[in-house]
Amino acid sequence: MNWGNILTIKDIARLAETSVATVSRVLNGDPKVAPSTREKVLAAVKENNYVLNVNSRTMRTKKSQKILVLIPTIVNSFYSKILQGIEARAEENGYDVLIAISNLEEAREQKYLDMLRTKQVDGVISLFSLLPVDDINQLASKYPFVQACEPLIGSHTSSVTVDNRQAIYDVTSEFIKNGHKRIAMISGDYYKYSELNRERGYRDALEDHQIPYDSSLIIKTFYRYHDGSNALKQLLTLKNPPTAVICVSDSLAIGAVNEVIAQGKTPGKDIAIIGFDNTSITSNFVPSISTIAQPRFDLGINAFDLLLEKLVSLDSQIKKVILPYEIIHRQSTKR
Amino acid sequence: MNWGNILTIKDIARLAETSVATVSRVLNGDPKVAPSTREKVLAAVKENNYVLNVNSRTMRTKKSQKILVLIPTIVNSFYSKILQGIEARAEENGYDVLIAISNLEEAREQKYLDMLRTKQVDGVISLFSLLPVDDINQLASKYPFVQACEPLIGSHTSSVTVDNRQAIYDVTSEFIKNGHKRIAMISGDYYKYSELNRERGYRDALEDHQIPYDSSLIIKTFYRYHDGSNALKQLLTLKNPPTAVICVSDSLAIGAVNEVIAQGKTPGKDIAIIGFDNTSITSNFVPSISTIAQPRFDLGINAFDLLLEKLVSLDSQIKKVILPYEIIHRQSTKR
DNA sequence: GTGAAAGCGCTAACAG
DNA sequence: CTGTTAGCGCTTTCAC
Repeated sequence: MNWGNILTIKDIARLAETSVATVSRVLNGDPKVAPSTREKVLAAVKENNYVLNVNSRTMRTKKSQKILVLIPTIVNSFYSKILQGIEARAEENGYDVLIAISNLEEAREQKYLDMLRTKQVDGVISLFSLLPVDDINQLASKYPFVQACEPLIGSHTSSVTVDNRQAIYDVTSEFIKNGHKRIAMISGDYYKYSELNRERGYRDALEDHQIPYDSSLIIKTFYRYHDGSNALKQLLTLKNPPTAVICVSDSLAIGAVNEVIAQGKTPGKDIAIIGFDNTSITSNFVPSISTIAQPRFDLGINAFDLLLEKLVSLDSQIKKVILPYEIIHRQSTKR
Repeated sequence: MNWGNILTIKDIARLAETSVATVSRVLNGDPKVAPSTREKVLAAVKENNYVLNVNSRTMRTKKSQKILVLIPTIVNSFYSKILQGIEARAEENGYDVLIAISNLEEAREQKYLDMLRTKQVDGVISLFSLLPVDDINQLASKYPFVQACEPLIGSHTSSVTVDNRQAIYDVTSEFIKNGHKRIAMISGDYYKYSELNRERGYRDALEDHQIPYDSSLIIKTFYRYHDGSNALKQLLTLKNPPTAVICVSDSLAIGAVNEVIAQGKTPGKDIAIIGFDNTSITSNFVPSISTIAQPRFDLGINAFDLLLEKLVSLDSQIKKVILPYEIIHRQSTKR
């Protein structure tokens, strides 16, 4: 490998005994360059391991051929496969992918989104936003911008998600059919889009099966393991405790399962527990955790494809893509 | 928020009734600008929500004020705190942090490291490298480059790590003092630096306590949960199976613990198991998993500080920083 | 097919 | 303290 001196297009022109314009043409695949000239240029490029200065090109063309993926946090392994999907398609289409972590801080999100205005990236895929929806809508009207997994409610942007409402509707209905009458939900108070849709699915299912909604059965908390434990503890103090618990994340489900065990009960047998996301730990936990799987790689694929449409034409139609999910039953829901 | 039209320094100069040079001075905090002029400029900047074109500045100064953090994969939540440490210091020092994932593919690593040559980033912190050490050394001699956690063996770069050898030496010695005579190790065959140092610590401890080394007690495998399970299964088929098992990652330890349980034995009581990294699942697993904690945030802090020294002067001294670790005993090592 | 030259938005002499 | 200007490395007319 040669991390050597940086040559400019001018140097290559001199070495290939031609002009910078021609070198630029070769570099950009312009067909109307004589084969012999092209070869000389390519030879000089190769021999000197020349790489063009992307900043200069960006400055001139106003296109960086880079996109930014904005993720809220890296702790959740949920994002890795999505990123792989995005990167796969990006690569196919000649885009580099940069990743930034907002850390759930609005100022950081702002800063990174400003990379659009300053032409450092051509588009953004946001996996979670803290900004007001009006700001996001305005941004999306001026720059290629799509949301994945957690679009802001009311946002006018292309987005790809799983059918959160239906997933929980199905799980709740299943529980009901299996005889459960007291079904609880441990939800969050952060990722509004998914949370509210999932809660909606839960309530719709109850309603459709004539089971009265009991607000003491729905707990809004954070997403850490012990939040799941605490929530379950609280649920078990009810005079009429639940026999099934739906959690909006695997971490909550794990916490809940731990608490069930701590109380000397058996997950699945005594209380059914299901999580969301199918993170790898769920199949390796003892007992294994039932969960709802999202097609993560496909979420990434679709996110990039939606962005590409915007990259090609900002006026292209806004699309809301909904992908299927899969309910996976493991020990924590088996009698 | 205003994602509005992009003005140039020239526009601001016109609006503030001054020259581009002066605007540039204000923007760069040059003290020799009349307060009144400065105010006019700042007012124009603010009113129009001006942001300067970073590409242009980079092109001119050859400094992007950005650094790249290269991580092998995002699945391991181990990296999140390190990133936070890096970002904290970077922000203090006026650097933006970009993240790229090599996915353990050499070509991708190459591509991202080329961002140094093309002046897209001023420096790189690498958390794992696949390239030959000679290439890395050469790169590091020409650009600010530091390694964290997993420096290549024989690399001539600044780096920050935990004392991997000593950590495992201590754990092994503890086990021996507690009466264990058959101590196994489940290691990997990828992250050479940490793996080899940890294996070294293991062997040194055995030697110092006059316990013969038995090669059937050390298994090299991958890092998935089930690799830990399989390794433990194999160990338990030995005529003289181990009573304590040291794993080089928490995922392996969890897999091992699962296998112990699957065989009807009790982790801690029947077989002691310890992992490495203190990822958050370890304290939330049942049984809780003993592990060795690395000061992740500090690893990040130190990584950036080392990079900054190189950023300031490429000729600055190369430093190998070693940080302390902490052995955390939980149920999986308690009798 | 090819080259000369303008210019992207900025910074840094340099001159005043 | 301030303005003029050259030029960073590239792409892109426009001529030839």
